[in-house]
Amino acid sequence: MPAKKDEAASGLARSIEVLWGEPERPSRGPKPGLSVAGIVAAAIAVADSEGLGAVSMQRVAAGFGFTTMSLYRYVPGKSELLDLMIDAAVGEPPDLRSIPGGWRPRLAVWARLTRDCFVAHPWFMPAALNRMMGPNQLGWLESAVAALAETRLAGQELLASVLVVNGWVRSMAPFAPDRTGADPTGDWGAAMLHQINAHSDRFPTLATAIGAGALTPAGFDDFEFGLQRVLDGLQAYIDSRDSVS
Amino acid sequence: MPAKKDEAASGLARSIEVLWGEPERPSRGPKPGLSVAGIVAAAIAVADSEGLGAVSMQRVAAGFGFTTMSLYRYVPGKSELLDLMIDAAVGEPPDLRSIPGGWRPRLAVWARLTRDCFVAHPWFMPAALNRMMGPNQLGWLESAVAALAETRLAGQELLASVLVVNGWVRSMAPFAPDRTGADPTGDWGAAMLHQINAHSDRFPTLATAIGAGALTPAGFDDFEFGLQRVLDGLQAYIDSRDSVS
DNA sequence: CTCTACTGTTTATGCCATACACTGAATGGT
DNA sequence: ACCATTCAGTGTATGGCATAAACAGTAGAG
Repeated sequence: MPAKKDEAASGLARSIEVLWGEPERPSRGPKPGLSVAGIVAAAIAVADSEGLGAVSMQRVAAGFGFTTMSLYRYVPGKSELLDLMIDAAVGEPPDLRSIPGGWRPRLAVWARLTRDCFVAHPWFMPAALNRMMGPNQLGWLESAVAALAETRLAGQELLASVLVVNGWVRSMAPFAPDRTGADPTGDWGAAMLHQINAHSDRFPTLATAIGAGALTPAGFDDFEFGLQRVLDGLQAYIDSRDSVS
Repeated sequence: MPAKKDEAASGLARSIEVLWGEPERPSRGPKPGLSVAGIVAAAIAVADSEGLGAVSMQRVAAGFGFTTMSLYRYVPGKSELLDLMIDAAVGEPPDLRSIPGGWRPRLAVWARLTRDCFVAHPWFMPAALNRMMGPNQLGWLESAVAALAETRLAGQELLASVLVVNGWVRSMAPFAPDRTGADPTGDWGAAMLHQINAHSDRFPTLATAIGAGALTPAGFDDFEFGLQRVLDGLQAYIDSRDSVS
């Protein structure tokens, strides 16, 4: 059944072309009334305000007063539009070199900037999962790896270390407050708390921990707590590598 | 615009009912030819073998030789079916109490078991994102938190610590080899490596790190590497808390 | 035995992505 | 200046999807 494989491969090729290919404008024919960048921006706006599920070709095209099919003159399909949305949403990678103090504060800033992206675009995580990284996304990865270049980490250790930090950021993404200040977990957060308490026999430690939440210092910042733990873990390894030399 | 809110709220109520309500079988009428558990298992089988996108009401019902609409006698809708799939896929939470050595080896085992779930059900991560946790999923959380009960962590620190470990597992999920041994990243993994090398001017550190990948010890296990870093970070904090007492 | 709650099916609606064929505009070669 | 080519945007059609609504048959309760 080569059909499916071909289809997947051509889909991949289309993504690569859209993400990495340089646009060549034709010299003939009418002038385009739209642009790829404009379409992507409009799609991002829809996703930001109404969620990823609201992003349909019709919805995006209607924002311009164009027909659905007009978008296909600019983008091969919805999947590729999503690829472009993702890479546009991350934006230009940050330059961390001016941050003093070595790899640790740099990675910390990187983590917070990454979190900012997740906060600004709550649809990002689900959309970017299991998808090819575009130029901007790879640029962010480069930034983080570059921050660790001063250490003796190398090869897969470098990538794995960045992934540890990134993993924490991604973990906290669903809990990050969005711009509206509304409970980002929607309503199910409270519902889960209720179920935990209603079944405290099945979840005794959990129920206790939640009940004890009030005891935690009021200003407790989960994100910073976990970030420092993760950086501590990396630092212990980096220090041990240094002392071995 | 209360319609949307009502809709969301009722959707939440339906999820809660399906996940936490106890099934009451009616005494009248014909005997059911299907069961919720069977439907959920069939849906999981479809998702495991053909991906989450292949899970449609029609596809699942066809597996039984029933019509699409028959499923709606057992499950309120697709969203709730997904809720059930997720909680069934995680399965019964593990009992870590018999594992010697304290919280650290217990959390390590918990992390590996969690990873096993992601490997067995590659659709799990995307599906479970931003969704309510069911009884089994909360049970797993309880297991992990219970493993940390021997420490002096409390309240949000407990949950955040578990989340740090969980974040790492989730980070590695896309890279875990599946049962077929095929490259889990599909084909885009290789494509990304190619782009990194093709644009090594934009991603110098990255290109170097990947090129140096061959220098990394052959048996390097990214998952275990990151897991130990994360546990190191937690341990440092736990030890510091202990010594303060 | 009949009523009624229940099961499974049929049919229909509306949204979605997208293939295909078409109209009309602008440009390069002549 | 002409005209063939190339491109932009549209209209129409197809097939898949979730799911609402109405319906037919079944089996236990009274």
